[in-house]
Amino acid sequence: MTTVEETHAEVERLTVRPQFLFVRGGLSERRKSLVIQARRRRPAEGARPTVGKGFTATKKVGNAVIRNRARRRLKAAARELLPQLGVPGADYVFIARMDTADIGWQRLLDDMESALISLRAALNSGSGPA
RNA sequence: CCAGACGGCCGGGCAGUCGCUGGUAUAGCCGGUAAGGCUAUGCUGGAGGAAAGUCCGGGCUCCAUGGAAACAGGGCGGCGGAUAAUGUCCGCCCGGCGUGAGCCGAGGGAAAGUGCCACAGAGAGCAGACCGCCUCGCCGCUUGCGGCGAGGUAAGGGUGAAAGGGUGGGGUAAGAGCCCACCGCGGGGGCGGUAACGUCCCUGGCAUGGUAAACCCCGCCCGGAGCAAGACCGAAUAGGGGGCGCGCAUGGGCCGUUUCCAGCCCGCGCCCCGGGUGUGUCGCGUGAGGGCCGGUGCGAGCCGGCUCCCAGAGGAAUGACUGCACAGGCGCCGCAAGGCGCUGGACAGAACCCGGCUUACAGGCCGUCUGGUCAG
Repeated sequence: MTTVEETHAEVERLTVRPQFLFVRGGLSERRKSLVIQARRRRPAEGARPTVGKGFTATKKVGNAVIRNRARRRLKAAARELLPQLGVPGADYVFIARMDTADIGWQRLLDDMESALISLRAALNSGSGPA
């Protein structure tokens, strides 16, 4: 529980394509309702380590309305979970799947929590960016 | 009340918690007491009727020196009107469908030319005797009828998408626009209408198959590219732009092609400006704008007055979750009114902006009209 307290890091938004491509080269966890990719950044000198987040939904998920809804639900869920479960100094990319827009809200939270915990264990076990 | 036609409108509501983004106010911090930026809090704005497909028409921006004609290419096509403009809309005409309200029409030209029309059929665009019908001759034979031969005939059968005007009568050996009436068609004229067209009269003779979203002919319209347009900031070279001086052609260039007219440019030297990509800023919302009222027009609209400011993101805000009502659907109970449970709210997300078209769409509301039925 003490680790939860100390990982209350600031969260930043990923905005440009190279950041997404960087994260794609890292770790990946897949659940029924979403896929999360994560990769530890090269630490910036002197600055406080932050958590990066980005969201994406491909055309496979559905039309524009479905994609927007899926991305917004991911954003809402990540806003609740990432400050506690995110590893400072790492970037996360949340990818929508077919069920993201329709699945029950609690199930979506459970999937994301489980995936984030797995990723935190993997990132902290020393297997850094390839 | 049932069935139907047309037009218009809505297309989820309210509340709470936590968030996003534009504007604005205040406070704090960073910065050079700057330009400006960041954070917090309050107030306030925040998707659609189709935001969609990107199919038409414009605005706006850049490129092209301006004008005229012809050609090429593309589009449009009854007539009149509306409009910034249209292939849109309104009114009307004509044709077709429907008992009707209404609906549908790519609706100029097929006696300028070319092409195509399979199969079937005797014959398919300078038509055509297969069966049939009729006359004559010869033969058989009981009148009749049958066979063979010569000829006439487009009324009937049959084929076909289409058989060379249609219906009726006269006529004839049988028939035929051969003749006549009406309809259709061509030509001319009168009247009504802005016109498409309607109507009436005279006349001709039957001379005219379909296809022009086939080529084509006729009339009208049309530069190209698009907000990733384009502008600003921006470090070095080149291309490029400007200024000054010198030179200057009979040649060449100036955005679909050609011709004509007018105009401009070309080479060298010096000086100055300037800058590919990316980031940031602008373009970026006061507009052919919305609402209400009045006038005008059959209508699409137009004119006038008052009033409002009403999304501006940029890996892309407008959301997530919860609760309560309310439509709708299904099941059960009940004679019924109704009750209970489950389910459950479509199509779909602005990306420079407007006017249209087309396509998708759960459910609901309003108005006008038509046909039927009942009552009066």
